[in-house]
Amino acid sequence: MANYCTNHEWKGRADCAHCGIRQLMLFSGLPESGFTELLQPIDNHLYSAGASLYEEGVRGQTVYSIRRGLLKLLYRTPDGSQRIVRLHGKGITIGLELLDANVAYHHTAVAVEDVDACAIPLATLKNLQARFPSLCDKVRQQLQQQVDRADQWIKDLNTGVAWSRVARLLLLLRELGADRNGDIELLPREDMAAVVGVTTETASRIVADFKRRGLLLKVTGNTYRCNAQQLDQLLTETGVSTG
Amino acid sequence: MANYCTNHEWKGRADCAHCGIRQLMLFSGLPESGFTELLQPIDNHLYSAGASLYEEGVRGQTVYSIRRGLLKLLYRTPDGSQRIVRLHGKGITIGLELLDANVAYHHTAVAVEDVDACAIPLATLKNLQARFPSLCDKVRQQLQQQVDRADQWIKDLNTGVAWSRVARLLLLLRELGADRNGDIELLPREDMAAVVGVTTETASRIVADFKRRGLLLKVTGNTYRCNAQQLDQLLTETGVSTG
DNA sequence: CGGTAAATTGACTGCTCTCAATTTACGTGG
DNA sequence: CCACGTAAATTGAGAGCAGTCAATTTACCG
Repeated sequence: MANYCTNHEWKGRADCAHCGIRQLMLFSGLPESGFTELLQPIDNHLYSAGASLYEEGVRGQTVYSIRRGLLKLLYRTPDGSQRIVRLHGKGITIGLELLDANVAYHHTAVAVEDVDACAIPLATLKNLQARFPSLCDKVRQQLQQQVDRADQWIKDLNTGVAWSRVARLLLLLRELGADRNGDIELLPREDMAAVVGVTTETASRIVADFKRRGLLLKVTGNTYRCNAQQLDQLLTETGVSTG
Repeated sequence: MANYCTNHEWKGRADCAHCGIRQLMLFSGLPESGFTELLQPIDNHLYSAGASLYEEGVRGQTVYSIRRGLLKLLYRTPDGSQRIVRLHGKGITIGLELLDANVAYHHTAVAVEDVDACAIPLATLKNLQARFPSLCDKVRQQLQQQVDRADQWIKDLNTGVAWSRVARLLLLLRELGADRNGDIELLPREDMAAVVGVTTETASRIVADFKRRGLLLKVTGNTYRCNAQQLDQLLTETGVSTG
């Protein structure tokens, strides 16, 4: 099982007005003046891979806006393993379920690579939302996007035979986390398995097979170049059943 | 494959102010005056089982608030079958993805039993939302609920061996559609299969087995009494694997 | 260079799919 | 009300995919 420590580093007070990726973030579109009189400060945190941002069932008071890195939303299963229901990267705000009164986080959020996130106090969000109705629409868009991703997750990563699910996961990783060369960091096999709903061994066999077939080429360390075109072709050619 | 006709009946102008289940609906909490000067009327429709409310990819202008009945949200697969990603009943509003400018419906929505729904023109919703900021929160809650259901769907209905998925589906049907006796209408096996991601034959075998073991008792026609307690017990006793 | 965790692989079992046949349910016309 | 036709559900047999358990190899860290 993975290590669910909560190691993270405080990176300082966030400077939303000058955020480099502001156009992506929850607060895009708000006038800069909105940030001068915040009830509570927004802090910038760095979570190293394996660190958890929050735990399912905890009555938190913070939502997180992801600036960089990839994290997983998961449920713990009775047998101590995990079921991953979402992967999120830059631009996504998680923990919005807290906007419903008196609820706890619905998932556990764990960084799968180093994550840079802004911790927004719930009170601040509510305050800003009351002052700037346009923020309401931003929140709606965030949730809509998360519904969409959940549905795609079901359709693409939880349908069909195992190898096709893994193939689609690789393509998703390319969308979410590809560097400028289009190369991706492979997830630990245990995580891949928890994404697509198979055993770790099965995930490993499929990845190893993709490597042998040249669909995945090692670049350095855990970085691989994946032949997206060929993967796509495999997925469309083969009438992939529900297997 | 199921029959995707669009047979439905116009039930007349909706009377939101006196809606019997208003407290559940999208417009709960709005002052009655809000409904007197609607730009466009809200109509009440009756969709018979098998009728589709809307189709994936269509640029519609209507969201639907479900008053009664059960419907499925699905994707069509390349081979002509369906992958069901959600079941929704009373109190849910679907089609909210249209609130994002210039998008089409994300799924196909098909009634699995007779459905009574209010067709709300997008313009009306936007208009009311501008006038009553509290509606914004209602929309958020709707979307949050749909995220939650999608995540539960992944965890409960798309994880583990086939029989446990079907068992959980039966329990879900009890929550969504049980009559006052706690009895449920079984879905067609093809639909069950499209929910849990197995073949129709496998779904059928499992249901038949549940019947033989007395976990499902025929009441009348397609109405069955399901022994929820025993199903729960089976699910918790057995360390159900990812199989 | 050892030690530990992760990844891979092997052997075997068992579950689910496939393809096909049968049975059952149900609506229609007689 | 019954015979019939069609669709749905069930069942069977066999093949193949994925799970289980265990061993081995590889990667990584100090």
